[in-house]
Amino acid sequence: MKTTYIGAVQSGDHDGEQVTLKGWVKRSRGNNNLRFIVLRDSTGTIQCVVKRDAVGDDAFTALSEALIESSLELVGEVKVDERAQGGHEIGVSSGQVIGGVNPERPFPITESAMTSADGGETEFLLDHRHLYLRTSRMTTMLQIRSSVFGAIHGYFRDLDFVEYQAPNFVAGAVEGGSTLFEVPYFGKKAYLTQSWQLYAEAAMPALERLYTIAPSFRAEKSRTRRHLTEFWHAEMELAWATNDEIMSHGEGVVRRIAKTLLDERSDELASLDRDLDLVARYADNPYPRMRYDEAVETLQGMGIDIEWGQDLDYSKEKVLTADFDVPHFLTHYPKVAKPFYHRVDPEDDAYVLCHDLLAPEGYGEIIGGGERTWSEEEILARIDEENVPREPYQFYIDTRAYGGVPHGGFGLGVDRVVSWLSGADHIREVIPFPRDSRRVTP
RNA sequence: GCCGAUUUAGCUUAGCUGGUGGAGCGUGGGACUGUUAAUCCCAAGGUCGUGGGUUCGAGCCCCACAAUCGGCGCCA
Repeated sequence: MKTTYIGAVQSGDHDGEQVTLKGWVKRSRGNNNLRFIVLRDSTGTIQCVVKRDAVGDDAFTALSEALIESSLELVGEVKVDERAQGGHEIGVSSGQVIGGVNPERPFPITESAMTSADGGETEFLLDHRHLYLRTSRMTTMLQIRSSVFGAIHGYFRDLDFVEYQAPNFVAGAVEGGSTLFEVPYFGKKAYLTQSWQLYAEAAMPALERLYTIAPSFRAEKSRTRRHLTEFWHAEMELAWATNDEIMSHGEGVVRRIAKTLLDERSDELASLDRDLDLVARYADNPYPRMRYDEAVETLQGMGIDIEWGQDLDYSKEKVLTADFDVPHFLTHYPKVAKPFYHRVDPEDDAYVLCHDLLAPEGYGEIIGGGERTWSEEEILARIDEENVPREPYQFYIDTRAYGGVPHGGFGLGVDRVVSWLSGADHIREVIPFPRDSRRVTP
């Protein structure tokens, strides 16, 4: 294994010491007697100075011929030097190529491919995703992503939620059936899960507080910067909870994520030109709550063509959130716009007790949740009312027959949150191997 | 599914009113003892997405198809 990381060297932890560095060539330039190799590892980059006099002819030739992304092991002294980026460089005394690169097949991700992408994603970069991952932009995104996942786990575990796993092969839909991925299953049909929710509700009477982070699959032919067919879904379910209490947790976990990124990934966010003041605003301020009716009135006041009872599509969301400086909850949607598992508002049965959390800056919906229809009579009535077949949901109905209690939960689109908080142009930028309706490779 | 756009070297692209396709990066060769996306000189690398059509002549005009990108519906 290796014991010295470039980040530590650049931090000044090894000044004057003899170190062994292991990494990959990011850039290389020089002449017949002197060569500058910018070495990269997972923690940073550093300039390594190779002199023919110091390492001998054979090593000098081998190191000089190492193309971009060759892996090297270099031994040398750490020197403080203002001429080097980062303020430190390595005076190489010996070194070798560990894994070379064939000049006939040089590393395909060139400077031109990177700069023209400019945050967007070209077909070429998507086709070479396995190699694009090691560029600084993708590495940074993956580090930010890791902190987001960690923050979600931290939020729920601090509150004694139990992490709980649902199956990924399922027999029925949560959302509309048209977006299910069908898979052959020993002569029968199965589907890839769209949500952990129905199976979480089965465990709710056992665990009371539960959460997960798991992939969900939706066969939507959506071609937008907010959609993937396979996305990471953070979901929670809480017994005895009201819509307001569920929203408080939604706000809590999103603010925790923003705070964690400021604590752990400020440098990475800054390297992506993300405005840290914006992220701080999302961490420090409460998220207002607005009823659906108020949103519709606001939109109508702006001259937008919308009728009561319509769901709010992205074009409406975009207009509505344009003036928001923090995420806003939208609550109490009309019953006709939502599926059967949303609980009808006892105070007015035209509405359901639900909420969406809309992120600002045009990123749109990041959370959907609410109270569940919890009594057996009501769930049967709602299923029949929407002409949903009872049979695939019998296990779900059963859970209401034995001591049903008020409860609720939400689902958070983790990739969408990463995309929003990192300021990405496209959700594809924040997941290592994005899947959409036209791409399952590499 | 609908709407719009794009397709020229490994990558990124220029290409005029239709008249023998240029460049940068990368790769190979050469020069240079402190470079910062090093610089300078040289070389190789193209059936211009595919198939038709118009024309004396098509990268450019027309038709079809394909792939890709962007947007929308749907949603997290």
